[in-house]
Amino acid sequence: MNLIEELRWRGMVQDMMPGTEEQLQKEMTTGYVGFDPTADSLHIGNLVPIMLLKHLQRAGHKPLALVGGATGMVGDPSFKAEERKMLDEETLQHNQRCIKAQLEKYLDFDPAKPNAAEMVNNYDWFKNISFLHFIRDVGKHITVNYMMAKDSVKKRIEGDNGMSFTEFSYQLIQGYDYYHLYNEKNCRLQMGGSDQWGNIVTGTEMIRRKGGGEAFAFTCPLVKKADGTKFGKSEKGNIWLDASKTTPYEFYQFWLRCTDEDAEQWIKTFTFLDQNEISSIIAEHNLDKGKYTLQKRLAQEVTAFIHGQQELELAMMTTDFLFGKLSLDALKSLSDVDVKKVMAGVQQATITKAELAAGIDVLTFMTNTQIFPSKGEARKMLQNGGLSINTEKVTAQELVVDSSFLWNDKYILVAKGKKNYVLVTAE
RNA sequence: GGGCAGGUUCCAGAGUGGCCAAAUGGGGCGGACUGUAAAUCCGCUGUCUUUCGACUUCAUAGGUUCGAAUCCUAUCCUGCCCA
Repeated sequence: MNLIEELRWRGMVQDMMPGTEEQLQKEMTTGYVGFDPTADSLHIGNLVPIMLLKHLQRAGHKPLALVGGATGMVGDPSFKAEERKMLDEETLQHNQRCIKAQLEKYLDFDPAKPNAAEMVNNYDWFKNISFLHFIRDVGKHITVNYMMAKDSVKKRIEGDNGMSFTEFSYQLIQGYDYYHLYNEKNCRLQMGGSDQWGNIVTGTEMIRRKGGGEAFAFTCPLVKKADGTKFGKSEKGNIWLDASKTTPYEFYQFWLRCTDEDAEQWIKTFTFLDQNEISSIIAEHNLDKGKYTLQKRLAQEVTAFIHGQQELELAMMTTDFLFGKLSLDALKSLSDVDVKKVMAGVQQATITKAELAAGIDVLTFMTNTQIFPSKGEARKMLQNGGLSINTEKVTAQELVVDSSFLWNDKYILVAKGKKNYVLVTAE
């Protein structure tokens, strides 16, 4: 199966330039995707481009990961409602380094291989281009009419917030990236989310007009939840690939909690399982949906890919203790070292033993441990029936928490809502 | 530079002197039901606080008034049209 066929059944092809498939059949092709250095870690929204590069490499082609040091300074306006905040250069550089380090974990950069992945940063070629030079040599080839006709731009022009020249020029910058890579790295393919189509086409157009060359591209549909809401956010915000921002347990939970509908699509998009295997998993899932066969497999595959097998196993174990058959009693029977390990992914809090010995009321307990920022909020949660300690629902705000709540002599397990656990350690 | 229309709580969007912490919808959070799903229903949703109440909000700074998101002045920002 060729790359495009593979991506097609996975539902990962939206738009494609004519001839792309033929080009990929013909020879080993270098293709690239850009990553914005908007934060110091990638998040699961970036997982799609990573998967694209991965598939490209598996199909024998050469992936280029472009970190947008230059484009990040400008900000992509495509389909956005308003201009985003500018990051200072120091932050951008820090972000670029972090992202680079992450990408290295997911692609094969072994230089011995002919299709080894490579990393490039567009800041490297933009830093030496002057403004005059750019508008003369690059801007000359693309008309404003052409640029304004893009849907991605129209939205902003017709919107309420306008669009700065800086943002408007974004597509030229991204377009020039492609032109540059076409010349320097013999890059013939650009991939990206469907929101990038406009920018990508500007690139191929530039290659055609400026150099008379031919370059290809395809885009992947943007991942959304079945209910149309944004993908990749949880209550706590973004789901990051960096374990110190989103623990492997939380990461695993994110995938486990998705709906049946989403899981069916996502297992195609975010795992490398083949078509047969996926259909049999779905079939099995449908026999007893309560077993979470589909979500579990999805969560396992993705967590293992991002965090590795060991972290996955710990995350699964944590899940078993908190939600599964293993109860609090089982957790209590673990050694201290094991408790720490198993609970590592769960939100942590501390309290002093002295405070507990004296006994404190629940609300103060919740604020002192910083589980809640204020008593008012803790009270609200309690009144809503959303608060429990050691798996027992707290019903009275007069409840006094003292040393008798400790298990293994140092832990208290607090839950806010059904899904959010906090392990309190007494010191 | 000129004319016009605007800037309201997470978002959309009401409110044009007291009844406004501010309608309604969405989103978020919590609960019931379930499968840690979906749908549905219920509660909460400025901050702090034991229902009382206190404090800070309606672009910013001043002013009028017993009292202002609402009126006045200046400033900043945005859109549209004209130059």
